[in-house]
Amino acid sequence: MRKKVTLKQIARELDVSISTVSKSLRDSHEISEDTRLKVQAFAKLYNYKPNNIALSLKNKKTKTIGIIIPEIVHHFFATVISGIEQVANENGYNVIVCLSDESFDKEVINLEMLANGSTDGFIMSLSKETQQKKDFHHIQEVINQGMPVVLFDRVTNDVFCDKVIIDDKQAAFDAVQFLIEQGFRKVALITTVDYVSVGKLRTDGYKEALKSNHIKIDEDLIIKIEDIDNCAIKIENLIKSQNCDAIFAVNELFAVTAIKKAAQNNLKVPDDISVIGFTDGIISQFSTPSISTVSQNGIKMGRKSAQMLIDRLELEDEENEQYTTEIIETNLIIRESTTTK
Amino acid sequence: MRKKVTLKQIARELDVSISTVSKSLRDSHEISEDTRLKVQAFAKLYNYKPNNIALSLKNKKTKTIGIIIPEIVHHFFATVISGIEQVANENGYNVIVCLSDESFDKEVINLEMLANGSTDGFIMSLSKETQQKKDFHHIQEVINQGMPVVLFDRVTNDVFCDKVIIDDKQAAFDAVQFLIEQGFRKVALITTVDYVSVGKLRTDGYKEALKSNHIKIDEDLIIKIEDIDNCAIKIENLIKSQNCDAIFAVNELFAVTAIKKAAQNNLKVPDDISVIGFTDGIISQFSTPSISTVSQNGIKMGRKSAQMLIDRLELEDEENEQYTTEIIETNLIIRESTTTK
DNA sequence: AGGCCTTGCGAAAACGTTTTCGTGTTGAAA
DNA sequence: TTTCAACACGAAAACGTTTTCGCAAGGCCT
Repeated sequence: MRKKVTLKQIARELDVSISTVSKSLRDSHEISEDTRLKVQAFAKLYNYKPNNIALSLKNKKTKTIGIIIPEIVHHFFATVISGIEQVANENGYNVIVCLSDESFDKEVINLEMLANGSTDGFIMSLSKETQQKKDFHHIQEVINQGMPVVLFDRVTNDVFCDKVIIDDKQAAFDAVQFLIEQGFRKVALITTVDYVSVGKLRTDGYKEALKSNHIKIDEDLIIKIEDIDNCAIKIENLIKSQNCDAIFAVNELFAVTAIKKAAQNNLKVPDDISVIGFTDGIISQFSTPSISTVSQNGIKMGRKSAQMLIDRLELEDEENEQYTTEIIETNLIIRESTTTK
Repeated sequence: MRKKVTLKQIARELDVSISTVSKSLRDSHEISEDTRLKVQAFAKLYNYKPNNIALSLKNKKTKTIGIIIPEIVHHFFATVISGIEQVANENGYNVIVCLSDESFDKEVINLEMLANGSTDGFIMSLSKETQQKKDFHHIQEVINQGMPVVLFDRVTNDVFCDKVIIDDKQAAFDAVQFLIEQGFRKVALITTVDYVSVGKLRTDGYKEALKSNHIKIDEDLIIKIEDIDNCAIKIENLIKSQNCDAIFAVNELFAVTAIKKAAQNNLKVPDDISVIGFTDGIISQFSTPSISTVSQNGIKMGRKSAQMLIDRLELEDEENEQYTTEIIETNLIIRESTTTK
């Protein structure tokens, strides 16, 4: 077992000082070519690599980004991580991932854990519980300590920092508008409870679209899912009511469940009922019929978030208090689950 | 902006030494109750938390696990990470995630990057390119440096370390055996090229099952996909040949594509053709028809990997050179894509 | 020969901890 | 009064770097 070699060991072996070794390896002109080459050769031989921890301590920079998200077994979040990782890598940063499991407490613990020197900044998406409690002191705290934070997707107005979002309301509006333009008048909505910020916004977009087309909002056509496990029942009831000719679902799961329940109740999608979902993930792409959906580009969202964070990290001192909110464009992908005129 | 407070600052404020502060906070009996309480109160007031980097440097432990996997936008890998994260968290470890993008070079770079003090050990799954090149010196290198490594799923016999796998061959055998028991004689196989270890093993299991049932292996019924992007064409050709009555696919994507192509060619699944996939992910669960599949429990795999790594880390010195390979059981989940007698 | 500049290197501080080992003071025992 | 233990605390080393500064030796110029 060949343990990693340190400057000190090299110095001792070559009978020079630690400073000389360090300088030699960094090609300092202070050191004679003789010594320099000798040290470099020795270092190469023993495969010397500087210890990151020591560097971090010295430089007060870890070159590490903390990511705190509700879950990772989720196509959208996985793509965002992927995007973050790309940009991080391009800029010599590593990413350390923590999952809040939608729990406020875990979010706090993770944040405090990583805030004690482990990372230079954070990219986060709020847990459901945090959004419900509307308690963001932990985030404000790390910001006050001078650590940049970028919030994405599930954000809040109550904390001042950079943000990356999609225009959920507009995207929902566009989707519903599309359905209406295809001639549907009884468009149902399958959404989440209101405290989930994106769910609320998409609900707003849905309502707006109806309004702007002078269609009365029928609360019976709006079902709000609290617990994902029993969504099937509620959705089936909607389908059975035979009260709608189109459905807008605020996520993939709701959309595919609607399609499934429709099939089980002898309604064909899209012939009998059109469906548009949200998030262009695996399900939408591979379901039969494939699902028309609002595509949020997770990769792009992740890349943008990482870029914003790194920009702020490298800016360093300027103390630019000008926080920006970046909006990633969405687009409506029309597939087989919708009929068109 | 209230920067994080250090021992030194507290010491200066209270006009005591750094040692006294440190000892007070760790409840040392060396310190009088007076001083101890005073220091603790002050520390609490200023929300003192020890700096992780400094601790890591001192203790030569980072309490961080490095995960290097081919990609993250992949249900199976995401679940494994989730499992790792659970156990890591329970034991006070963080996880730092790097993606190799199936590239040998990125795998090497990431590994070397993290090996310089950033992590205490690694959990990895090999990139395709690494498996193809059969070059594992980078992994052996970090092991030689004394860092434990756990390989999962895509492993190799060429490096000695702990491993966590499923019995791919047996699982494939079982799946094909099941199809044969349902009366199918022309069972096709959609697999990967041989250098992907799990693909090869599953192919072996398929062949073995045929053999043990005295069914001749028809190479025309075995298609090997190299590039995922053009898998559709090859699969469609298989379907069109009308030469098979059942298909065993070594992953979800192949399975769902087969079903899709079957539908496009007016073959009903499962009435005209039965399909079994591999990996119980989103696709299998939500596709219509839902797909019978071999379920690999990613969470369990991740948990086991993390547990093995942490056990070795905490064991510390014993230098237990007894490496073990843990096998996670799979099970066949029968859904709508297969007919049963 | 004296002064000065360049060259080449080492000592030491700094980053923030923990811990070992002194050391001075106090009180009690002899 | 002397001796010794207990008590309370501080100094310093250590982890592995980088970097500033100081210093000695040698060469050059006057």
